[in-house]
Amino acid sequence: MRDVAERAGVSIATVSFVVNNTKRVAPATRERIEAAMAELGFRRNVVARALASRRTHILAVAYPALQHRLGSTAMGFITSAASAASEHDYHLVLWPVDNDGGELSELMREGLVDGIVLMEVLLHDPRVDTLLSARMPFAMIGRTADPTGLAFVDIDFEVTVEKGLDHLQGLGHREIVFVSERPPSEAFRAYGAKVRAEAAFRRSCAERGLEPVIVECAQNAAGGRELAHELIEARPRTTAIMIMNEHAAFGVVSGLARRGVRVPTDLSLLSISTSSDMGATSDPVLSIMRSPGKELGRLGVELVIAQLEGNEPPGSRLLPCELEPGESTAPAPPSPPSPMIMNTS
Amino acid sequence: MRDVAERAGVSIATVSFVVNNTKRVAPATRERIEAAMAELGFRRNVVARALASRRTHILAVAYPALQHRLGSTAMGFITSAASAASEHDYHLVLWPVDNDGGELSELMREGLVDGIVLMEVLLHDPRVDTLLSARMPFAMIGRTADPTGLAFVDIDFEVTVEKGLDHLQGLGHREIVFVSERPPSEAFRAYGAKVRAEAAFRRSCAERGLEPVIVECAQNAAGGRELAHELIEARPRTTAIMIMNEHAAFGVVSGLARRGVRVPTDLSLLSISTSSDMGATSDPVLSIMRSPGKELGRLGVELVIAQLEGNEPPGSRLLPCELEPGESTAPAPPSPPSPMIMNTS
DNA sequence: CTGAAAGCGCTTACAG
DNA sequence: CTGAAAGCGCTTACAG
Repeated sequence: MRDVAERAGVSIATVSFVVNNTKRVAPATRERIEAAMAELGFRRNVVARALASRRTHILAVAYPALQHRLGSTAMGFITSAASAASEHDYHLVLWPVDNDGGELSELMREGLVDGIVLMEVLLHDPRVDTLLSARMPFAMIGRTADPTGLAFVDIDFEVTVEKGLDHLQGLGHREIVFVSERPPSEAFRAYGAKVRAEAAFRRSCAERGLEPVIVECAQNAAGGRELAHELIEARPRTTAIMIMNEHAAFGVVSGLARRGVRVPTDLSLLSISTSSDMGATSDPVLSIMRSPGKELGRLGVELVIAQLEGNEPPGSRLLPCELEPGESTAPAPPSPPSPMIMNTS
Repeated sequence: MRDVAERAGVSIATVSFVVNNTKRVAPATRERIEAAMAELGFRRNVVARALASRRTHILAVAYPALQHRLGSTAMGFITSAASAASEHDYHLVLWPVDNDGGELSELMREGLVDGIVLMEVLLHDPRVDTLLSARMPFAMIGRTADPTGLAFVDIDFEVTVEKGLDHLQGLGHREIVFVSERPPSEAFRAYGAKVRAEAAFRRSCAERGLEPVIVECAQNAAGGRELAHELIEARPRTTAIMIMNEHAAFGVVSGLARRGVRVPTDLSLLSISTSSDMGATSDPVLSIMRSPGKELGRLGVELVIAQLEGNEPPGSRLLPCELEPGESTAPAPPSPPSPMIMNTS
């Protein structure tokens, strides 16, 4: 910067003003400085800027990588967050950080980051307390039990489940089972997404006069296969499954196939809160409720940046998943005459 | 740090020496300083350290996110790289960076990172030239056409393909097709992994007296399905497939199933350079050659750090994928009497 | 509209 | 074994 100043015949302060566009500078001066910068290939040192301005322009995504694997949905989130950050002149760091808040607290005090995006938020998340008491700006992807006053973006599970049920009911399904994920650890039993989706399913079924059947299975193909077999035994009249368990969906399809139950002819499958990628990897291509991962990533970053720059914050938001019909949902098969139907006819 | 120095009754220089363990300090003094640090909850400011020491202790993973999607294999790589970095007191930044080197060059001159890990390396990768001419320490995951003198870790495709063919031939297969990935763009035609795996297959088949059939398909289930159908028409005597195309493997299985070809009874499928995760998501669970993603991530980071700390570098390495038998490979079905067999019997 | 100067919180020769 | 001091490359009141 000193070189640039010398070459342009000004002080380094003035150079700083044009680099940051932070003060009026005479057009002629500005031009000379810009020319000098171009000739020297100047780029301001972000470390020095960080120390002087007390802003590193680095944001961290805290992800409990050890406790929760990073699926393709979460991945889409992170890359979109990184682009959003970069558009606003911020960098994004990935922090594989423990769930308990202790590690997070140490990292924060190093002064490397200006703000934090929290993923995989639990209903009572110790990391939130850590961040609050350190007065570290942050945004959650997901939300705690009571997120009042906190910045967050999350999936609108109420609307998502509602739309999903509309789709299935519109196809004539009435025996619908919700497949949730078996928590990989005790902590994840209170994982916000899981709890909220199940609650939404329960409520929406009640309103529709449907029986709210909810089952869990492990987060892999074997778990899905097992579940499929159990379901055929225990609830043979089921005609549709709504599943929120990306990694088990394949297993469900193939488990059904092994027992001669065809998707979607005999049974429809709707995978919610997932990525197109994941749906397209299946055969038949899954009908999905697409998780707004890209939007969540962008908004999460923008919520943090707004706090940092003192702009009016965009406000916390809930985004629904959008229906992306695939090949795994179809009209319900004609139901065999049930006792009830015979009574009323 | 000034507070710590005051409380311990020493100069900030001495505090710095114990924080960094960089100079002999009298045990008594050290103890007093450590006590003061604990009481004050001191953590050194990494930004100030970076500016003073001219080392940020930040490493970047440059990933062409726009051109190549981040699958579960690449993800495992990044999380393991992040842990390795963190063990060595480094941070890891994810840089979704363009393939052409221009963006990389700008980011480097900001002075944020000490070193770079390059992923998805092309045979003639412009980013390598950028890094070399900037004298930026880096390591490649993968390698250019001639990686002499460069730091890299890569999969040993020769050994991997060899082992894979051993497995299949050991099961009696002789009509083996290699399924490669259709490059998403022209640049990726010279993607190191693809080119090397195909070459290894060709060479190894020649040695074994097998016909080296190589086909390509798009990187998704639809591509795999399509390919399965074509294969049944064009090469009905195929009894085994070796595939290096994670996202298409499912499609191949289901495409075969639709035509009544069962895996592995009628046809074996071995997916190479992939993750257990990916294999387990399929049904049948795929037999795979597991990509050493975790080891590559760790080694890549350590190669960069060794350069930075001036240690004897670990040396570039090639790691083979390991066979992880699943349910998708089985003995070759008894071949129908072919003209050749009849002649020789 | 521009500049001189203090300061961000450390590290690191250098001196003692 | 310890300390005083310069300096890392910027930003930012403050003065003019």
